[in-house]
Amino acid sequence: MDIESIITGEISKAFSEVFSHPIGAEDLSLQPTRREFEGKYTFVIFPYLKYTQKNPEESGRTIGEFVTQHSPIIKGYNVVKGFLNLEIEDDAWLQMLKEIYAVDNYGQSASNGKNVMVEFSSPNTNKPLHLGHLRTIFLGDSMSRILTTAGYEVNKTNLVNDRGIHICKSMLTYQKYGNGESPDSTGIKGDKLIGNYYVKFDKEYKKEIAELESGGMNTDEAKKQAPLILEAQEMLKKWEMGDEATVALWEMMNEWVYAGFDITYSTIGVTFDKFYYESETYLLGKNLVDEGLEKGIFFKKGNGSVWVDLTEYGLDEKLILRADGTSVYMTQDMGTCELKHKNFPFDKSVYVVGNEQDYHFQVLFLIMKKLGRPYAEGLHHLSYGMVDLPTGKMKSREGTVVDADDLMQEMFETAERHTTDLGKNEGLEPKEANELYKMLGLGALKYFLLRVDPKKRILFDPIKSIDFHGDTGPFIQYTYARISAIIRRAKTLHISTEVEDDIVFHKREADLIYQLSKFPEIIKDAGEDYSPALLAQYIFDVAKDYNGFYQEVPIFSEDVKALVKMRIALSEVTARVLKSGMAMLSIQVPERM
RNA sequence: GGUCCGUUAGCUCAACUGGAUAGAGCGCCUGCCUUCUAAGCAGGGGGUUUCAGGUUCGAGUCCUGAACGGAUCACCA
Repeated sequence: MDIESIITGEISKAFSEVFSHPIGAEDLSLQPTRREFEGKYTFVIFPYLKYTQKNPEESGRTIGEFVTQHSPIIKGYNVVKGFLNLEIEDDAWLQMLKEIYAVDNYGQSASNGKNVMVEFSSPNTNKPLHLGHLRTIFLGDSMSRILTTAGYEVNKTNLVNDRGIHICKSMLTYQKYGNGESPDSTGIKGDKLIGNYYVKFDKEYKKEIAELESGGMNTDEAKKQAPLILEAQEMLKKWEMGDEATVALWEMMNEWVYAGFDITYSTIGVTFDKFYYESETYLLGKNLVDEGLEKGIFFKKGNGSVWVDLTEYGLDEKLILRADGTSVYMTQDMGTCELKHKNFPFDKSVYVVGNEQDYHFQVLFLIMKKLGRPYAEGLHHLSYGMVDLPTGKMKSREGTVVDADDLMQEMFETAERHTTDLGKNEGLEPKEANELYKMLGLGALKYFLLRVDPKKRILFDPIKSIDFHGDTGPFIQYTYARISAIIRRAKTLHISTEVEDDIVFHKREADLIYQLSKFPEIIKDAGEDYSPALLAQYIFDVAKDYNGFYQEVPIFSEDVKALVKMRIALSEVTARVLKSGMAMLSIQVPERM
């Protein structure tokens, strides 16, 4: 039952029957009634006064009277200024509850037969993952789950940036200072080990620049002439030519990094369906450049470089291929886009990439459109803001980053401390307790990053850390655990949860059912808007509503049996929404905490 | 300098895409554990929505301009 469309249907009838001015139900929208007024749904009259030919109050009364008389689900109405507030019959809430309770996977849509590719994480192999990476990973993972629930077939991909000058920097310093050490010999996680050499490079490089400068060279020149950078460039050339020793070193070091990443991904609980490696894709796209030239979409400049003119879209001219015929980032991404579509013919392809690449993707999508790729319409850049520290931007080279592994570890420890302080780990096996800490720590962290609108930047203050109270993951997890206790008790008492008829609802109950009825719509919105934040905020509201209900309305001490059963059913439905909602944020919920 | 994004309570964020007196959480203050888990609930205080104009029945939301912050505009990725 969709209460909202029943109401808009009735209002639509009112317009054609009373005012002789038909308006389709789909063109009418309702909003939730503000708390201070009676009712649950509100219809705003102002936009329709020209059809009603009456003042707002009178128009509202007329429509309110009509729908109350024609629809059995509407109990009554009131008009305040130009707002028509509609009150709903308890029986409608009851039917709603029964319906939700009856389905197994409430919120899950049937397959829509469409495919979507979600690319995220996309790390460089010269340093470990940090807090910024966690945001794309959480966003991408969550979007994948939301879209799956919304009926898509989803393919999660990770495009690994495993080649280029930055990798050579780590390789070079390792060669010079590494003494053949390895993750095994040092006990250092592979990605961390490589990251150390990346930092080392920057340190030594800066020394060289300083020396050159003191010798009278200007800064720009010194940056170009420093021996280390020249060596790194030399190494990149060797790699591109397939020099055996260089490639062997590269392979060895990348393996170390991947072993490190695997551990981090596993802690997070994320998996990918398909990995792409830039070492395998960086030469792609040249055929598309040729195609574009043939079609007259691209043009050549005198020196032989290839460009696309996007001034008609208010953008600039953009380089597609260098004068020496080598690729740039855009060339590669064009090719990769085509490759992805060949491997996995998608209807939509989402790139979860930071907002510093807004321009790049704008251009990429326009190019694919100009090339006449029909799938270009389905390309989408899920652009997210940076995660900044109070001290400013995180910089791997300068070591001012919040490391992903360290941060998660701290979250686990914080969870343990809170749990111990509250004495809630009593009776738990050490193994169970550890699982709980991870669930809570990760829940707090994921929720913290996902509850904010993706496009906004996030300020992370390591000193304030991440809360476990209020609008947080643990709050929702706690609510779930509370309900679980109720369900357990109901089972021991052998209370059936068959919902009977003729229930008079407490306001808290009606509010909660109303909230639960919004779940499918929220999933749809979160999918269409590419915003897990919408879902996170919704789940928080559900948990808050449940806690209000829990506090005010007794369950087991209620005398009326039918109410006891209904309240347990309502609790169970809430638990299911919380669990599957959190699952879409990739957060697990505990049975006890 | 061009383009794009952002600016809402002391702090962190919402505001259903133009609707009612702008809402939550944190922190602060006051109550509530002898009834289902107090990581909770109830209440209080806290706002010229950066500023100046405009559009209309109605603007945090739309248009113009300004200020501040960020990103980007590489034959880097």
